[in-house]
Amino acid sequence: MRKKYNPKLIEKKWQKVWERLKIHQAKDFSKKQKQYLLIEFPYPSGEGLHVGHVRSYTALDVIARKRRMQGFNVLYPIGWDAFGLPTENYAIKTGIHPKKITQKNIKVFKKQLKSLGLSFDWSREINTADPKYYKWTQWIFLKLFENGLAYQAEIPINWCPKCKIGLANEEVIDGKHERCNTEVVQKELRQWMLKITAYADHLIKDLDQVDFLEKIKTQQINWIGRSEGTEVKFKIQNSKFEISVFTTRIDTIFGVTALVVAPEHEIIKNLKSKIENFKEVRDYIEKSKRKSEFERTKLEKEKTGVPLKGIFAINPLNQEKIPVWVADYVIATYGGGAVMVVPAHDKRDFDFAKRYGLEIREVIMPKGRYETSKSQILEEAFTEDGILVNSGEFSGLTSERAREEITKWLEKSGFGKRAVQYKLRDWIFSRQHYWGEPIPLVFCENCKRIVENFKSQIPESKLKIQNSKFKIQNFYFSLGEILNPGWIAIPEKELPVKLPYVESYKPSETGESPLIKIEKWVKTKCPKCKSPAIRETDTMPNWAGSNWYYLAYLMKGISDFQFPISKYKKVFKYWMPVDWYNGGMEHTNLHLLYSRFIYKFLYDIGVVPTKEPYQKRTSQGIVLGEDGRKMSKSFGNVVNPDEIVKKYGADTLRVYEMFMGPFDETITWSTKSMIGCFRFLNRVWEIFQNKEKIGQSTKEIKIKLHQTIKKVSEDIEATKFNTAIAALMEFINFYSQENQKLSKNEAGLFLKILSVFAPHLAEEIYHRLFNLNQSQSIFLEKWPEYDKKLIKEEEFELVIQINGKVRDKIKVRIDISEEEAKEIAKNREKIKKYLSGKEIKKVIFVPKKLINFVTV
RNA sequence: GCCGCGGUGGCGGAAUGGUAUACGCGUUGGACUUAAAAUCCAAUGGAGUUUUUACUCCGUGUGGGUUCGAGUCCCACCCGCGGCACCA
Repeated sequence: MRKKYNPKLIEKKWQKVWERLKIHQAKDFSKKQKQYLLIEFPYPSGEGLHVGHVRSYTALDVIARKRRMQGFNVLYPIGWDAFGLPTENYAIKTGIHPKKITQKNIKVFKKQLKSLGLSFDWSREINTADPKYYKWTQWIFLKLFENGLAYQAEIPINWCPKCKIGLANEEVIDGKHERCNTEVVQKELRQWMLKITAYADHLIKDLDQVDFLEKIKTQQINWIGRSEGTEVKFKIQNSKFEISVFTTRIDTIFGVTALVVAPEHEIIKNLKSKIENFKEVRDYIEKSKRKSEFERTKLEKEKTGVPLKGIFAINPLNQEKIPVWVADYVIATYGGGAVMVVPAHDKRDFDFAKRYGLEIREVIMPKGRYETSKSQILEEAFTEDGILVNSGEFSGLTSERAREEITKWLEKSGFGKRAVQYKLRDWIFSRQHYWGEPIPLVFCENCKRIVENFKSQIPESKLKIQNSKFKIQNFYFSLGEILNPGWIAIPEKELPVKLPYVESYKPSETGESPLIKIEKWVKTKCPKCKSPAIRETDTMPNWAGSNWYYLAYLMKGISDFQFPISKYKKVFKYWMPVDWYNGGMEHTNLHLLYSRFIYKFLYDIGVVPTKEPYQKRTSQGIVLGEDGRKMSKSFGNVVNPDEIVKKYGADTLRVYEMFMGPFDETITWSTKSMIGCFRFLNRVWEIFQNKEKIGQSTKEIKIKLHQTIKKVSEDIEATKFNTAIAALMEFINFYSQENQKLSKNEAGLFLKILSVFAPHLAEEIYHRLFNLNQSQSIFLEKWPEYDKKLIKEEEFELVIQINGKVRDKIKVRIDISEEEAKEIAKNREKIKKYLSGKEIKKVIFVPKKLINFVTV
């Protein structure tokens, strides 16, 4: 009696068998070739698993299953990125402890993931909010601190007034906090910063060594935003001060008709007494401070500014006296917070000059016009390269030459130098929140005094050497402790600094972390000098734990996160780098860059064996709701994977997610289309239940089978999962035809290539076909190789064209010569008709493809 | 504004410069059924010629170009998506 395909009856069963057989567990130091596959571990939100997760995880599950069958020692791990704001917000709302919420959410996620038959190695499950785990997150911070890469700054930061939290640039989208959509304002706060900018060049350069999607590389490069140019010093008339300006167009320096500084620029304070209109200037600065970053950038067209009356800068090239302005379109944190205004050759400067009546002086001419040497009044800025005019001794040079020459001149005369600027800023690493890793530092007044008394004796140069130690009064201070006087690291053996229990998770109104309210925890002893000290109450951002989690999976396999780090060097060496990392495009500028930075640092201090953590990076496209909008509770268009699994089975969901469209493109969910995949699996089930379909196979179907093996194998490697599935469907369509049979072994080959997409179904049929017992599995079999000889075809359909238009087709031998093809083609009735009375001017013959007669 | 990607049937999408629309969905017709669902079979880009067998023309965002031949290459433009955005 045949039974209908019922995924419910088979999926749970095989999941248990696989777990018992431990076929998904990786073996450290196995002699097999290693293959480390990684997906972005989920944040266990209350929303549960999203079909977007499924797309990413299934894709690498396909790879993982295929690699195991190809004989690799595969590591495909999973864990939880458990710290995060939504959990904390939910805790505030409900009064339930974030830890409990997280545990509950993890349980749901785990059940959902397991129901999909994903071949994760659950024995290495990790959780970033586990003290054993975040002990190491803290350790990495301490290493950065020790090496002078963590520092404190009182800086204007993006501040979300609703969440009462400082934000990284990366968390601000369109001037709004990405999580809660509240308009962000500027606020000065003491923050821990990480010097990611020290790695800017490496982060660009080492992209050469890795295999990332091209668009990911470009996006990272643009984000880092390196530009080469010249730094020029403009002396202030009758003053010891000078303004340093960065420009990529030093060739235009003879066209400078003003300098503009950012409102935060120190020159304003320094020259306060000399600025004749100081009140006006102060008012302008106050006003621009009140504007949010959003307003400042939104009102792009309306550039405002105020002159610093009585202040003049001297152009070092021609000694010209030029006015100085303050304007909030100049960014304080880039290029020294000052720009030279060249209205004739920069669009923004042109607008600014028009508005305030500054002189527009042409110093670069387009080549064509230079030759006719006609000067003309500029209607708009000419921003391209050209030939220099009105530029003293540099007139007549090309822009490119002039940049070289003028920079040389400046270097010689001490007025400037070659310089590189980055858009990338240092990473704000403090959060004023509860649900994160405590920053493992204390503040000690006594140590502060000791360090400050001593600091002046240390030569500048020594403060730049990473990992330096300084002995003062029998205490050793690390570079970080010298650079940040009073801040003392918690020793490694005292880690982790555990998150204490709190009653209220609400941030204080001042913006400080809720931890500040726990006096018992805050007040402590300095681990160095044993004087009273205060703990840092800021916690780390949610990216901290995800910076290194791919190493945590490896540590988990060795020992349960015990110190010291030397325990793990061997296992890092075996597994790293990650061979293939798949995740969302939205993490390209944040997580991907941050984790590369941290990994590079770990490489520099000798912890990890390679410069880059990820050898290959791909991205899946977003899955939109059925209505074409982003899936969201508020639109009511969320597809719940549980319901799909319940109704159609995990295999259908998996196959559909791979089939729905090109893997890296955004795609709209369609339940109707998904049913097509369900039908396909049903057809597979039915056909393999039919004993009459097993038998002597024809050459035709053998060829088709091996072509399918080839196509599926190749398409998987190219992440063209959609066409791989199409090929599987085509094969089944062919096999469904009357008189088509397969031998048992051939049927097995098909099941193997299907098994990576629909593991449960394939396993079930495979077992029935070969009468296997439960210690055997299709996944312990070898991935099929296609038969090269077999798929060499003997015949092909010759296309006959007249002037490039298809007029006839005929089957011929594969090795037919041009002459033979010509004869055959010419004698076809249809072709005769077209050729009669016409002269053949040319014949084009493409072997295995076509013949084309040209008559015109 | 800058950078990147894309525009193909009613829909999702296939196509190393060589048969455009594979595969799937939908639709229509048929088989099975008391009926429906499910399943199976067939047709399915548009317009036209023809009693039929058949045949012709037009078709990959728009306009040009290169080529025996262009969805694919080149130029210009339009539209959509993603990222960055006063970065000097």
